[in-house]
Amino acid sequence: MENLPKISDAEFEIMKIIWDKNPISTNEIVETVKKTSSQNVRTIQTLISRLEKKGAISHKKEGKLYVYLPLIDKNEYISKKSTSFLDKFYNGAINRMVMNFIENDMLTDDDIATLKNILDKG
Amino acid sequence: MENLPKISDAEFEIMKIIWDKNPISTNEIVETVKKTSSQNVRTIQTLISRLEKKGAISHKKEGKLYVYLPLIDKNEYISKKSTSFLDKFYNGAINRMVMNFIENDMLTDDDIATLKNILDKG
DNA sequence: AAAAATATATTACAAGTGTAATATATTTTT
DNA sequence: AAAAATATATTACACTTGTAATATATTTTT
Repeated sequence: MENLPKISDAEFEIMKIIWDKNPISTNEIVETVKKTSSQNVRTIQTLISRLEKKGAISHKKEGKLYVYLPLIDKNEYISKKSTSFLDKFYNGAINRMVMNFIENDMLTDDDIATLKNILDKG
Repeated sequence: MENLPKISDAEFEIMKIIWDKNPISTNEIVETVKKTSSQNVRTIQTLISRLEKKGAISHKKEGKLYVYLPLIDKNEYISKKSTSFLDKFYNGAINRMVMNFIENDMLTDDDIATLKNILDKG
């Protein structure tokens, strides 16, 4: 697999929307963003353009309007990000991260039960 | 807790060194960095200055030279970063992250065993 | 104390990011 | 077909980041 493009925080919010509903028009993206953010339409359009320029998405004409599609796989992207996050903060070990969460009381009993369950199946 | 300063990737590498050996002189930082990176001394000094300007570290004179000390807590910083990472990529749930790792075969049997062990204690 | 060496401070600069305004092209309405 | 509305493209701008170079201050050597 080719190297994934670097996606900034603001761009990533757009990516999530495109992954979620694909293909999706500019207007739909804008409306979805507006639900949770007050970014200007121009700003949103800029982010979309940058994503396209970076090769993270592409567009085609659907009727008279553009619709966008992701060019990179969500799962692959998130997995790669997770790995580099763990490398940076936990020497690559998710175990350490979980331990850190437990030590800092950041997990409820419920979380722990769920986790055990997941692990038993895995 | 006050808001923690934003620390860039390159700065974070310096932070780790300062957290590790504290107080630490400029030269010691530079030597440590040089072991794993080819950054120029000026670059390293710039990163140190920026960390200080951001309030992440401070210095005092030890003899004739500066030594640096962290002003923010490593554990607190990493925990906060972990939380926002999970928010961004896994809707805040470390469970999802672990599940994702299992589903993508990113964990060895050993990892899983260790994790179970951790959870049993926690 | 001058000169040399070393440490610290100031300035630089291009690429990326968040934020958008202005300009142009296309479609819809009158 | 003009005018108005809407969609898309181009330009802008300050702040951050990675990367240093230049300048100044301080310490050490001669």
